[in-house]
Amino acid sequence: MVNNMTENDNQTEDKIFEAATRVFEEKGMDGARMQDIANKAGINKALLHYYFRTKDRLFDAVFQKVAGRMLMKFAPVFEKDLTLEEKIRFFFRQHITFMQENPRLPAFVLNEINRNPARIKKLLKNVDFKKIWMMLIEQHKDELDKYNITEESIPQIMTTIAAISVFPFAAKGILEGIFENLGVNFDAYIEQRKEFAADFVIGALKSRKK
Amino acid sequence: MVNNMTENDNQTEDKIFEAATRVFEEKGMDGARMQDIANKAGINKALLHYYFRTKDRLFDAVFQKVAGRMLMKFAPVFEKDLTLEEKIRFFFRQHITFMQENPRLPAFVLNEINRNPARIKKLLKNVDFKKIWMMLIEQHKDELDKYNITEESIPQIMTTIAAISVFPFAAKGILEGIFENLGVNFDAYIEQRKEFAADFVIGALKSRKK
DNA sequence: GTCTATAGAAGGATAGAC
DNA sequence: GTCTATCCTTCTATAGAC
Repeated sequence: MVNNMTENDNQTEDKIFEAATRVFEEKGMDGARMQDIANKAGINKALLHYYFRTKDRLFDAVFQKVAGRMLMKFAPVFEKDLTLEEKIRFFFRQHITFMQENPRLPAFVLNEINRNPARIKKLLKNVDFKKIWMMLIEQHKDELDKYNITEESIPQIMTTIAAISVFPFAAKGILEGIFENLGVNFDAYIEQRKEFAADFVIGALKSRKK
Repeated sequence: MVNNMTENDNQTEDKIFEAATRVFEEKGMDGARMQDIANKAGINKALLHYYFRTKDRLFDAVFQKVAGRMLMKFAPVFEKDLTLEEKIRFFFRQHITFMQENPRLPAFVLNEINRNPARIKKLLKNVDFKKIWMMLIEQHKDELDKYNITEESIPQIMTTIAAISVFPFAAKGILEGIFENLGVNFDAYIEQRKEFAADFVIGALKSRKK
């Protein structure tokens, strides 16, 4: 690297990538049109192929990046030196705030994964879940005991936490339809959820106390 | 109706409909191909158009039916004369069992709704949520008071229940990837979830007790 | 009602000039 | 690197025979 170009210096590639992200998030892999992406990026179709060769490669680049960003949001939870309760509060606040800024992301990622599970495998290949798992158990040994949490129930609890956080965004389309009917405001509901979710989960755990 | 034909007598239409349901569930509206549907139904493309005119109409017919079936699964909960606790247990058992039999349905419905919210509006038009809402509050007045449940928190609780039930199926693709890594079996996890979910929610409610 | 054949449009990808 | 023009495949949809 003798030149002084940084990786972010390729403005056209960035514009394409950003446009592609928006179009793919909205329409999905199958519904997205290269023409749309080109228009949104302010260039022509040929240039898309010059930079990314095929639609599939362009999609893959976008998907790896956004799905990765989303998974990374879970990481701090496992690292920080907090009590279980603090971690739960921290997680909901962080994660829901992130999705407020990227409301289409959850539905997009969930859908494309079901459509093509191979893509997520590529992403998860480098994550050692077993290690994280062991670490968690070790870190919170006493609390797991206090709350009467068996190893078997850990996947249940963790997926429940993820569910409570992600579902409102994944189901945004229906919920907004129903909420309208009930006079409930979606944004206010989400804002309120950061705290409700933590209280709910912590309450459920406390009720297991031996 | 003087003839003795029943509505279900149109075998070809049924075959098409069933094939379409399977292909749309797997590939989504955009990814589905009329040729695939024709092949799976054992007929040719022209006949699809003879029966349903366009791909969009065929999709709409399928979507209205399967999404309707899914929503209907929620209905018994509101009708039955059970305590809140019993309703929660009943719901998780019924709903998760239904999804075990139709594992692709949640992801399919959620995705297509986000892609085209107008479709769900058409479906929800005839459901009076306000009325159901009032009925619920009236039926469980005492319990809401006992568990310290404000009106404001009802949407939070109801979406939380839906989330816990639906999410594992909507996120099946990722979860199976992670579970594999951890030596957890997805089907066993789901079976276990029917009871775990009910205990978890009831526990959370009890912890709110005044 | 069901088929074969084909029209007609759309979309991904490439050639070649600048 | 970027553009215009165009190829080629794929897909929805229809015409018309039986």
